[in-house]
Amino acid sequence: MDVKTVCLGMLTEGPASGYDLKKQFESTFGHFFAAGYGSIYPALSSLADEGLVSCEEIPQDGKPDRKVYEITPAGHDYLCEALRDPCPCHKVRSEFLAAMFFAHLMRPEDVETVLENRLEDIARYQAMFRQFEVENASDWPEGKKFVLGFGKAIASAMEAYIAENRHLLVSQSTAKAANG
Amino acid sequence: MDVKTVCLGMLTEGPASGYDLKKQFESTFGHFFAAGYGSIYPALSSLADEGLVSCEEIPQDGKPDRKVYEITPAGHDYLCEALRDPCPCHKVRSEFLAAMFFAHLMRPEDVETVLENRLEDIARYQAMFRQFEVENASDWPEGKKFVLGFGKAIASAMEAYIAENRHLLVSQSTAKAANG
DNA sequence: ACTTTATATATCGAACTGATACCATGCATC
DNA sequence: GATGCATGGTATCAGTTCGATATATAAAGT
Repeated sequence: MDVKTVCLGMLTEGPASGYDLKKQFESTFGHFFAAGYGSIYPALSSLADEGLVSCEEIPQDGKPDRKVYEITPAGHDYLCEALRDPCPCHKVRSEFLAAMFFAHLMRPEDVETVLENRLEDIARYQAMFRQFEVENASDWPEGKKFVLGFGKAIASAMEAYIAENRHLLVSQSTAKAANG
Repeated sequence: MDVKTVCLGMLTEGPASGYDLKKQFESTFGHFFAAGYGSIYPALSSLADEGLVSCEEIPQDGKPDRKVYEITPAGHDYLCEALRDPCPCHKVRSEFLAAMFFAHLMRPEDVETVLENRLEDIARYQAMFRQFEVENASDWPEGKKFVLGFGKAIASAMEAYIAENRHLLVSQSTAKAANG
């Protein structure tokens, strides 16, 4: 399940441009599958080459043509086949946890800053989740609700864990040596 | 905070080979920062070129030389500077959630399989966490304990969420259309 | 007057992933 | 007795992805 496949999945909800998909990668998918233009545009080109999507170029004055992609029947078949992977992975890449692992090499005030910023980041996600709910979540398919709820549950768990255990990282034992 | 920096951090606990570091990336760091040989060996070469680690080649008969790397004072300074990033990121890349997002395009039995496999994966992580604790967790620095506890908390939250909400994904409404 | 935000496409080097190759020993299995 | 797998070890490579940047226009905010 690469960016290509996720783009194809997004196109099952209707035709869209690369720009439109980017907005989805930032909002609904933001908490579990981010992608930038450098992945999206090549993915769409490649999908078009393989006949999995069709492309309509809509001229615009001054701006580059808006390229609207639509999933084809072949694309739909390909997607359903890709979704049959029995073990789709779930990976975390956390520079935050890597830094905390080495907290004893950091200045206590820097550890505090990192924790505060992480809590703020979590709060931003939580605000986004609440926004989704007030907007339109009741119309959503069950899968979308499940994924949103998953994000909320994990965000709350992270928030609670940090609140309850941050004292471990800034105790008297943490490296005065690095605090020169 | 790239693979290079994390390798440098690992070397603060003592000299090690690329092979040794790989084992750490699979065990202690496995749940939040994975890396393969394709990242580790170039990282160590690069660190050696920059004088941040020194390398001792220990000849072995039949096998390639064992290269043991040791952090230098310059490496220690570099690491402490790298750890001062106030906003280290925490990213999730979940093919699992992407698949569940499109659960309505999947066969109900395939959705079940995916959920079961995810629960098994979580159970494996939990077993690993328990193993760390019985082995040596009491000697660990606070940061290491914090990160282990974080992994445990998030694993439990994921497990509980899936157990409580899986019924949403396999209700009568889920795509009979794809169930040809 | 200046900067940011939004619309829209696209590219590029650096980094990373996952698989594979090479080489030896030992252990289990067929 | 042969085949395959695990362990210990280094290393590369094609394919993906990341993050930043470039280009262009216009509305809207400061």
